[in-house]
Amino acid sequence: VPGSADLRDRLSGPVLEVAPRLLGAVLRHGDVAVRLTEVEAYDGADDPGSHAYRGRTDRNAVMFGPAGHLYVYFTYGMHHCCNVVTGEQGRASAVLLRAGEVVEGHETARARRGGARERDLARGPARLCQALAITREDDGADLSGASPQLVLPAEEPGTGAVQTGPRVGLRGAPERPWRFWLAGDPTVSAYRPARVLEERRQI
DNA sequence: AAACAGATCTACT
DNA sequence: GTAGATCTGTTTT
Repeated sequence: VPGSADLRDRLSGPVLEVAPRLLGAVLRHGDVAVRLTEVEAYDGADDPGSHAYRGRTDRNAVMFGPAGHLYVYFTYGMHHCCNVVTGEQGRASAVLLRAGEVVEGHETARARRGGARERDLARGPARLCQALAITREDDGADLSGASPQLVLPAEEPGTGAVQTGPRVGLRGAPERPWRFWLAGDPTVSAYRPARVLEERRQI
């Protein structure tokens, strides 16, 4: 059984190395466990797309702490999204968990998700949090504990199994291809291309 | 006081 | 598969 130092060490490298390492990892919270199939890397203060870009605030404080903890934020007035803090302390890099496959606790997850189809239970960052019942109360949680718990795969996915592309929904730096997903996995979220910043015709 | 952020759902083609 | 409506905690002015 890996200790907290082991998990922290494996998450302490550059975020672009760590992010694909999370594909295939299992995140468990209570009765529900999800195998991660899609993630996005955010590189701290150097990254205009990161919540840490404009420095530390009450909301993002956890990002500036040690690797291996959960950073949970609230958005759209009703959704939560969760990230795994990576890199060295103070770096504020993190990996957003965008999608996964429920591998334990299907009944509980389906009830929380309003009876959604199997592949949609954790397909999308807010759906993943809803299936796992992760909220701001879990912000800062140590993932080496029993719950929430993150178990990294024994072997990293082969390079052929991982695809990359632009991150979703960013206004700042959409051209960094820092989204990683398992090729062909049905639980990977639908890609939404960036809206063309062209003036729309007035009615 | 006001602006911002952004994922999901529904309804429809 | 696509288009449009939706909301409140957080941050900035």
